[in-house]
Amino acid sequence: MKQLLDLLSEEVGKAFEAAGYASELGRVTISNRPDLCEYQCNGAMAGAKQYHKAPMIIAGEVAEKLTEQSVFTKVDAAAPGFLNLKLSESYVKAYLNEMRTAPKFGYERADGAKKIVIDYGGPNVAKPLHVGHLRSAIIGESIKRICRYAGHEVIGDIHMGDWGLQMGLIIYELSLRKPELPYFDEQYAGNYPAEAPFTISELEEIYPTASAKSKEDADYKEKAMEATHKLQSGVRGYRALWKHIMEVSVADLKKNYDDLDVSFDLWKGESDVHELIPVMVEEMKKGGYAHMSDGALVVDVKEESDTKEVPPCMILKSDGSALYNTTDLATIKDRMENYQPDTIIYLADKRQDLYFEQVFRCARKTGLVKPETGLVHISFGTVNGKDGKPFKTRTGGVMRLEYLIREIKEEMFKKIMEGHAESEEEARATADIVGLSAIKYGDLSNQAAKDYIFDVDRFTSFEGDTGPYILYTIVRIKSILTKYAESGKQPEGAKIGEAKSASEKALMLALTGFPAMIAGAVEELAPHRVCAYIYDLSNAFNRFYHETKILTETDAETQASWIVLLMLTKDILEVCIELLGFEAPERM
RNA sequence: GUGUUCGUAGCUCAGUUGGAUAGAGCAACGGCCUUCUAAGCCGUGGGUCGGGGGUUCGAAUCCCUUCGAGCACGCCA
Repeated sequence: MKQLLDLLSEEVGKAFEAAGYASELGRVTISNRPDLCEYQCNGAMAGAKQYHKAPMIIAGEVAEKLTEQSVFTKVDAAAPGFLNLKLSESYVKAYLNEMRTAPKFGYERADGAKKIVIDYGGPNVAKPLHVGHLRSAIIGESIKRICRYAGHEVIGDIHMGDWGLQMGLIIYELSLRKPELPYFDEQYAGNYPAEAPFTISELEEIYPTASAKSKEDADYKEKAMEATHKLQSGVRGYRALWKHIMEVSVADLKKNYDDLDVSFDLWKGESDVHELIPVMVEEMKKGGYAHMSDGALVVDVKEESDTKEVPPCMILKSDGSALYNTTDLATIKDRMENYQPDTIIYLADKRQDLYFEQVFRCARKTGLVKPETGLVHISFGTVNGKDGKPFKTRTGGVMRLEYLIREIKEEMFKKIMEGHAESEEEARATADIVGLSAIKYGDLSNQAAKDYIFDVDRFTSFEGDTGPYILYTIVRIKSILTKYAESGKQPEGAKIGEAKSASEKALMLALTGFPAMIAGAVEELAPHRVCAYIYDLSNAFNRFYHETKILTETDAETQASWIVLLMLTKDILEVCIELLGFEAPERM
């Protein structure tokens, strides 16, 4: 089904044509002066130069043609050449009734279905998740859902950092602490214990300790690098230890991501492409792309049009070992061979802009991907505290994601208990749902590329433009629908009627914007468009709600049409929050 | 130094790709609950869109310049 703005543009375009002008000038947009009109067209001004005519004259001529049909109830030409339009109630009503029964409320994908791999720029194992990991998880999850809604096939890969120096650091530190373990005995030929020799808490303490030591002690760092090398070259005990680290970490990661309602189709990591690296390196050498520079193997990725210095993409360090670039490139090779994606989307913060530019260029230059394969970096800003600096705990440490989420849910629980009397158990469940919406909406309503301030007080206050406000709106609708059903009535066969008030029409017009909004969100991979839309829609609903008493309405037909309107509003809101990655409770 | 992102109300953010009087939320102040959830609704105050120039019928948006902030710039990830 066509988008409303396209239909209106066609109408106005015909009028332009009838008046002797190009129909492209008839593009209609939502009015930025709601006091004057609902929709506007600025084409008369755009065409003034081309036709050497005053814009007001053109607007007047077009307005005259437009009044001859029934789509608009009001067409005004306003100085210096705006066309101000009001849509007829019957047209809006008909459009909404069609939307109501159309698949996806009338949204249709512009081009073909694609296969998309989303790389969540995964967390390093053995390190607790912190606020920094929130964004890639939340934004990635939403983009995944948005793309799936559009009908694309999406494969989400957490893509853990599980093969670099951090593994060597942990192993070496362990060898100092527990040298008696069989993993460090090279003569040991028996089976290794099934149980990991550490807990997740220990692991999370070991890594930062080892990392700090390696920065101060060159000898320590060398030993850690040696351990990394041993692991990568397949030393049996080290591999066994690595497996333990992975098991313990992955279990913990799963728990954390489950709490956020974020899931992955693939739990791959850097280690998975280890075997592919020699092959890839050989191909790059053979193809003449890679050459030695300062002892390292690099691929030049400079381009003529560059205004900046773009350093070469390093494939192997001077000691011959792989690095981040290497595994990322090998992962692209792996994905192209095993999944044949049309597009790979990476979530990583904006500090890595240049890095991805290099990797993408290198992948294209060396033919790892097809020319038409899309490589997209969703570059997001950092999460800051109230002081505008990177988010820290009150004592200045790194805030663990787990604690942060718990804090917000706890705060939410208190608020719910203060409010409506419910059982503690239900309040707990509601707090989890509402708290999650506060966190996710708080993040997604900002433009991804910008930094944002994670303000726990603001997020838990749930007034205004927040997740809880959206949920509250849905809960209000659900409550009415439930009571209506309990009264034994049914809206079967009922249709949305013509708007009887300004607030009802405003709500209806807001609903008509759904297909265009989804198209924009898919095109730009922008969850914040969904947020902006449901905030407007919720406002429109709450105004309508405030002045319309639905359950006490005596005219059954009017009442039924409102119920259907509410059902559509609720359905659309629920689809939207689903796309953002949260859900609404029954009560709150 | 080079590049890059950004600068909008006291605070946090929008701004439909160049349109009319720049919008929300929070905070402040004032109204609205015997009536579908007041986590709501209505209203008031608050702005040289960092500064300066330019492009044009028209600029928060495009160009130049300047000030300020963040970030990145080959062997970390």
